[in-house]
Parts: sequence; structure tokens; C-alpha cells
Amino acid sequence: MSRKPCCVGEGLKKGAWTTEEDKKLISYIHEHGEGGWRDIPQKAGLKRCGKSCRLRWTNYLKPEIKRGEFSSEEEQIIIMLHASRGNKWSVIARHLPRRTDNEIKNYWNTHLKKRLVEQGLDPVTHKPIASSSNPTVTTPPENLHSLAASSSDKQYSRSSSMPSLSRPPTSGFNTVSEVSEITSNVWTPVQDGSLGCKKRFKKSSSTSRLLNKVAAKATSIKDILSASMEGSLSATTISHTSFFNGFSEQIRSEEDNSNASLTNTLAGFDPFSQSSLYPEHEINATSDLGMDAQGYDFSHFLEKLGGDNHNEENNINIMNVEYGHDLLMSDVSQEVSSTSVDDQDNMTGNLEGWSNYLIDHADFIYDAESESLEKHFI
DNA sequence: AACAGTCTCAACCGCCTCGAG
DNA sequence: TCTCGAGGCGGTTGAGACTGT
Repeated sequence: MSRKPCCVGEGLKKGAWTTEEDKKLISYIHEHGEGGWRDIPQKAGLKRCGKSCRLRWTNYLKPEIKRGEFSSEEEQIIIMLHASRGNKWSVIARHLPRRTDNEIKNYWNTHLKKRLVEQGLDPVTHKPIASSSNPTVTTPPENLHSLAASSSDKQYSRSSSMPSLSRPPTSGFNTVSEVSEITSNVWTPVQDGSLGCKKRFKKSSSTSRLLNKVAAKATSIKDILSASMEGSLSATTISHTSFFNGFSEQIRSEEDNSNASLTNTLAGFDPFSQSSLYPEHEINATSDLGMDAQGYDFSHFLEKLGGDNHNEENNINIMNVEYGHDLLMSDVSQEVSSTSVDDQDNMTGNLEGWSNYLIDHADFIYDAESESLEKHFI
């Protein structure tokens, strides 16, 4: 074999990077681009392992990296994704624009994991820890948002092992939004290569806004489902069977479709309270509707999904604004229409598909010009 | 002011996968 | 087909910052 080992040679430096080293690495990559890490140390005049250079660049020096406080919305997404994917930090990072897997991992280990434990939830399974083994279990949060919203507390107290959690209003996302507004500010990425260790950063308001909307979508789905269960389903104009089975098909094609926690959240089940967001009979009704698919119309559901301009205050209109009803109907239904319908998943199962579709088929794209994040289906 | 305990997170370690040879 | 290096990934560590006494 002709290849050289990555990190051979004595005298390779370890430990914290100096400003000088950072400058050398940044300068080299700006000139020659990424890649070929094995040769970078020598060419850039660094006494570092190529792997160390790559990590330094990807986790810290890369200009597009976002650093600093995680917004409540980002926290929600991390928690939801962790519930469904586990410690797949790279997977989670793909859904959080400009966050690195390392940063997410650190944040989980130092903040979110503790918060779940504090709430009496097993950070691995996201299920309640048995009260016998955890006498300090507190009242579980009413929903996911209370966990994320509490993040603002940490800005005021570091000494307490965990910030105190207060139960937010039931329309949690407004609260989250407000919290984000209060705490958000301009974040400062490290762009000059200087060591920014232990710096405290503020949140990105643009990221917060967008992610808040994503989270609000989950709420809207719950609202819609609830409304639908109250009898507002009307005559068929769109085959919900094909629509939803498309998602079911989608989720079946996933390598990992065991994301019950996340999807349960969206489908009327809150993994944090471990209780249904809807009365049991309503969930049963959901299943019944799914089983008896013929003749029902989910255009009401889709309309809600697509946006509700009259409900802007409650952030329910996000689908229309950010994702677009048309976009939804075109992109999604195209995929659906090409999907064979061979079974009749119940509605909960279909919502699983929907939530996973959102997670796995959309990417955030940052528009530097408008300083906004846009979500694109992929 | 000094010390001890706690917390944070950059960096490292080791394993895995993929692809080149 | 096998070997091995590059790159990717998740787990862990430890220096430094922070807080309480």
C-alpha cells in the first residue's frame, strides 16, 4: 500500500489550538479549500495531526458555523430528534442549520439530558423513570415546550444544578416564541480564528423564528386533528387514503422508523407527559377513521396544514407562509401519487409518516442576504 | 481573597465504513 | 478479495471558567 498513515511522526502537538495555528489553518483552507487533511498540516506549517486539523475546522473554524446559546426551538428539535433517533448527533445536526454534531452532543450532555432527568424522564428512552427508583421525580411537563422553554432560566442561574421549571401556558409555542424574543440577540460566530473558548453567545433570532415555526407546525397538527375529531371532516375531495398512505410508504422506506416518540408528539401523544394529548376515545376515533378510510376527506386537515391566515397570533399559519400549501400539495402529493396504496394505515401511523417526512425531506437553507432561514423540501 | 466544587465544551480517542490500491 | 488509510462518528476527558462558601 502506498498510502501514508494520517498521524505518523513525533512531535505532533496536542491540546488547545493557538490563535496562530488557527490563522494558519484558516489561511490554508481559504486558499486551497477543504480536503486532503493528511497533507494539510505539513503544507500549512502546522505540527498537528490531519485529523486534528479537520476537527478543528469542522467543529470550530468553519465560518458558517453557528455558535452560542441554543434557542428554545432548537432545543425542541434536538429533544424530538433524540427521542426518535437516539445519539445520532450527525443526523440531528443535519436538521439544525449551522450547528455541529459536536456542539449538539455537548449541549445534550450538559443541558438537555439533565433537564429530562430533572423532569423524571429517562434521557435514553424519554420515558418516565420509575418513581421508586427516582424519589425526586417532579411533575412531568405538560408538554414538550415546557422543557425547552425552561432553557431561558439557565441564562440567569448557573449555580443551581438545574433551572427550575415552571409550567407554561398550554399554548406553549407562543410562550416559547416570547421567551426566544426576550433572550434572542445577535450571535457571534468565530470568524477571525481566535480562541473563543468559554465565550457566551446570544441566540440567533432568525433561527429561532424559523425553528419556532417548525415546532408550531406540530402544534397545528394537534389542533387540526383535534378539530377533525370534533366532526368537522367533510365530503371527499381528496383521497386522504392515498395522501396518508404516501407518508406511510415513506416511513416504511426509512431505515429507522422507530421514531415513536417524536411522531407520537405530533400525532396526539406527548412523550414527555407520557399521556395522550387527546382523550382516549379520540385517539380510538382516530384509528377508526383510519381503518374506515373511504369517504372521508382531509381537505380540512390539509387546509389547516396549509395555513390559517386567521390565526396568525397563534402561529398556526406557518405552513402557508413558510412551507406553502401549494408547495405541500405539489411536492407531497406528487410523491404520494406515485406511491402504491396497498394498505390502510391508521391515522396515527400516517401522522408518523408526516412528521418523518418533515424531518427527513426538508432542509434548512440559510439565506445570507436576507439573514433568513428557509425550509426546502428535498 | 482563597479555596473547593461544579460546569462547560474543545479536543482527543477509538471504532466503523467506505473506497482506493 | 484483501488490506489499509481517510474520513466520519459517538463517547470521553480535562483544562479553564464559574460559583458558592
